[in-house]
Amino acid sequence: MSEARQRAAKADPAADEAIYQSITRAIMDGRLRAGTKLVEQTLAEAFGVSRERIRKVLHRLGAERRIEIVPNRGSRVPSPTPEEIRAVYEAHRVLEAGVLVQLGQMLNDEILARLDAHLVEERDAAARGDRAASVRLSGAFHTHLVDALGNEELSRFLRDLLSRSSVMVSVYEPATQSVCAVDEHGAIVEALRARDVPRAIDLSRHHFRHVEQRLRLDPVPAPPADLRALFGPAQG
Amino acid sequence: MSEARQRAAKADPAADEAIYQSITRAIMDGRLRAGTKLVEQTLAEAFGVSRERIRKVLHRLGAERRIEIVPNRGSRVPSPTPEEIRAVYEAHRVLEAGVLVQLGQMLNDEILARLDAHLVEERDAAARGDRAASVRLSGAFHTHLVDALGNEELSRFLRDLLSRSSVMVSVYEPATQSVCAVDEHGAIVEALRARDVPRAIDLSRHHFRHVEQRLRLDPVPAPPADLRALFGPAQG
DNA sequence: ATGGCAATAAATGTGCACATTATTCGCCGA
DNA sequence: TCGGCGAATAATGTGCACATTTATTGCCAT
Repeated sequence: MSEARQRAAKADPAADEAIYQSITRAIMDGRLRAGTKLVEQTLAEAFGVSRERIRKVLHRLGAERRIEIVPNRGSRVPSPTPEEIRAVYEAHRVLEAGVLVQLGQMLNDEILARLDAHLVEERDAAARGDRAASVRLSGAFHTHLVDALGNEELSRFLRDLLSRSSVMVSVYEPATQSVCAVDEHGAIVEALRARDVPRAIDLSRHHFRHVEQRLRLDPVPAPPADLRALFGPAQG
Repeated sequence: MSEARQRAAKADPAADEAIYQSITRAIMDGRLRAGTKLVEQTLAEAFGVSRERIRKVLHRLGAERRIEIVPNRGSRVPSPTPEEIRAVYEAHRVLEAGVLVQLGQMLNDEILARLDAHLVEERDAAARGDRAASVRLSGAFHTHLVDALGNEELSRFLRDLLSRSSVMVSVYEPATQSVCAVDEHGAIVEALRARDVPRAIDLSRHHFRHVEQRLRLDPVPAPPADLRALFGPAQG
């Protein structure tokens, strides 16, 4: 029962999750631009399910702050202000500083090996000129840092932050998604390997500053999206 | 419109929020013990609203991880494992390390003054022997640290963590809620004042270790709760 | 023209009835 | 007596119809 949703006649236990994932990905990929209104009836028709099901998913997305819901006025993809963007990046920076402190305490060869392996991948993608892979791996570096702690709470928080910042990137940096310089990543790992936590933190700070500086200050207008075309039976 | 919900006949725009707050507080205050089943019909009768309204609130609470929802099997107050508890405390510790790093950068007299004022309050409550105030102020210290950064994302994350740990305290430390030693709080502020961030972080680490060590390792069984008595018309 | 205003359309919110799934209880046989 | 099995009960899940609110359109008077 992989994708046989053709009509989705009655009850599919995992349908909610599929719709949730579908909308989430559309937002994170930038296919759903900031400000896009998410009309329940339209989404229901696009996914071929009842409106109640869509409502439930939208409210979940709202509780997770992935979309904005105004009572009686519907749901939309958030249009973050520059100040909110700054706050998300700052939060990531502050979190990573704490993560580096903790990593300095519990660092071992296995963790270092995994980080090294990631850097190899990242450099390889850059060498190949594979921009898509570079973007993905560049973000994954920070995920790896947090995941190395093995703390579900922290990993989840970072994922939330990243999902928010992805929307922001689509608003303020439409053409080229930001790619962290792999050298900066490597330098952070080297500082960790030397157990020089203050230096690692300092590198991380400058690293984030670079990323932030790359953002434009004026938002780019988003063209209206066709929900049916995005989520219709042909697509996913 | 304070508490005139006597019957709550038709539609109250803020009813959802009131119910949400009511359940949230009951969990955080420990009146709803870990493992308690939250039956929709029962809650609906207790609050005097329809079951749909309760469902919506429960799903919101579930999305925020304040309760556990298993499909087709209902909702309950989480019963965290020792491992999950450890993760929450560790997350708080890691976050606070990052916060201290950032505070070391943006510290000013106003922030220091606010922290000093809080320490005065805290010492005062301890001197009075006001245990309730001590518990509250002791937790508030850490909230103040994060709030000093003025970052909504970080403040929200800490609030989430604290709301989770409150449940844990009720499971693993029933009688005496943990009170941070005010001396330890004061020492952290002093380290900050001296711009000695590594020392502040170290103090924070040991501080959390003390708190964690105070937790019992074996959970305390929770008596079943009467939802109608807790949320009935007489109460809130 | 234009600004306000009313009628219409569209979208969201809600209660209810019924379906589906879990749990409990009682029965029967070994 | 105990273990399994099935009916009865209880709780959750879902679609639908209708209410309420908001947005849009068209009209009229100035």
